[in-house]
Amino acid sequence: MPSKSRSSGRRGGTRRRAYHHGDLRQALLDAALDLLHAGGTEALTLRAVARAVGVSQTAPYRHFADRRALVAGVAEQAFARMGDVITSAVRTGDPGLPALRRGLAAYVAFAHEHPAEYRVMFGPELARRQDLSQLGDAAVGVFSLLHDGIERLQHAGLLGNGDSALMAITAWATLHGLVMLSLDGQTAVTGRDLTELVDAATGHLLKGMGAD
Amino acid sequence: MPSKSRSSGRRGGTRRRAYHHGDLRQALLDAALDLLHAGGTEALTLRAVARAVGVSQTAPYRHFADRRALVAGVAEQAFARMGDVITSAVRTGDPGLPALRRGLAAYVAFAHEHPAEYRVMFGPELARRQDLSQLGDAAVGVFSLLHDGIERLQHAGLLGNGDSALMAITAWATLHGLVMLSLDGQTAVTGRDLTELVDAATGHLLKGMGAD
DNA sequence: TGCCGGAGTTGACGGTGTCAACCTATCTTC
DNA sequence: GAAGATAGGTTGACACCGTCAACTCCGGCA
Repeated sequence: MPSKSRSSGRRGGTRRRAYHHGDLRQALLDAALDLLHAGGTEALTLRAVARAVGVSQTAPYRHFADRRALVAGVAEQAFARMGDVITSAVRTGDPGLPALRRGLAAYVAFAHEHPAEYRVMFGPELARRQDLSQLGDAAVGVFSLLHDGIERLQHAGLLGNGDSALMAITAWATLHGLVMLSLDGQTAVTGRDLTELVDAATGHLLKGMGAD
Repeated sequence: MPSKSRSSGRRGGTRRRAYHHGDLRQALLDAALDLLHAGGTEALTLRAVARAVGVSQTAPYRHFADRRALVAGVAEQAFARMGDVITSAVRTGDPGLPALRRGLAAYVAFAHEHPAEYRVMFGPELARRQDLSQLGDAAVGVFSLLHDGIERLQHAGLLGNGDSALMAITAWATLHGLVMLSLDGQTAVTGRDLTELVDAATGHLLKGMGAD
């Protein structure tokens, strides 16, 4: 199935409106994203998605095993978009430590600009995702950007020679925690400017990791 | 049914089973905690709680405005317990930096040993809690333990002289992120031993904050 | 004694995820 | 080109949920 690609449709006209709908799977994912933006996770109901697309309430079951699978699909595409944003932020500008900082900032910016999607990506409904291997891969993909970047900086002598995986996990956890506490409205965090917090945190981190 | 009750009831016998139930509010909170342990957040339904206590499904509305308020009550008591655990960990042993490390470790240990409660404390259902001031206070209370501890260490010359609030937030975010990623089963994190991760992270942090 | 109001109940409404049974349009095969 | 086969979609139902309105009950107060 070709699928994916938002705005797919109309390929050549040979099979416009193929089957009954064309590409219901992606249409459902798009509608789900809209609902998510409009009303958060709790508005992301299977029936509402079907309604938005104009199909019956059980039609989604031909493409997703259950509600969780639909949400996982949304999260998976969000991970992909986030990966693109980070990659392009890293590439445009000076390499080395500044590139790492741009990547970290891009991570936080994405989360801050798309809070509902970020919540879905890391929310409890998809936790313990051993049955959702595709989603796991998508998450690992984003993490690898960070891990690989740190290793490159170590080889260039710009970071200390600790366990690179431990460093990457620590950095990820710090950013993730910052984003989550901010999104959840923890008073001590929400009052602050998020970029200021990120700067301070990455400063502490990089110093602790031997970027002198 | 004498209920489970964390040993509340039986006060003097003067008003045993006062009103209709005695202390339905706390009984509901206790039952909610049991359900939470047994089946996670999604098992924590208003009707199931009422059923467990043996009252009608709308009885809880005499004590909680809605489901969210009940969940907030559970989270509030969890914050209090967590605060106690941390405080006692800090107090038993050498003061100074080791005490801070014990406190941080106790935070993670609590989360790791009571994952369902931790999820509720920071879960999305209670996010944006401006209407739940009691809960906000409980969370601030725990954060203050960290913030005050850092300030004391600064005065003792054991930590650098940066903005103590920024330091506390960074440390909190790192631990929170670590816990969350671990609980959510992020493969890069779950494979590791959590205490090893905490040691590495706090090591980087304290070094970055000028604890030489 | 009587009544008042807080505590708890009954019954209902609209919403949800999901299942079983059914229909139908398209693809495959002779 | 007719005949199945089957992926894609529909209908109707079930059990569960949060919440509301209207009620009943019972302890404390006048």
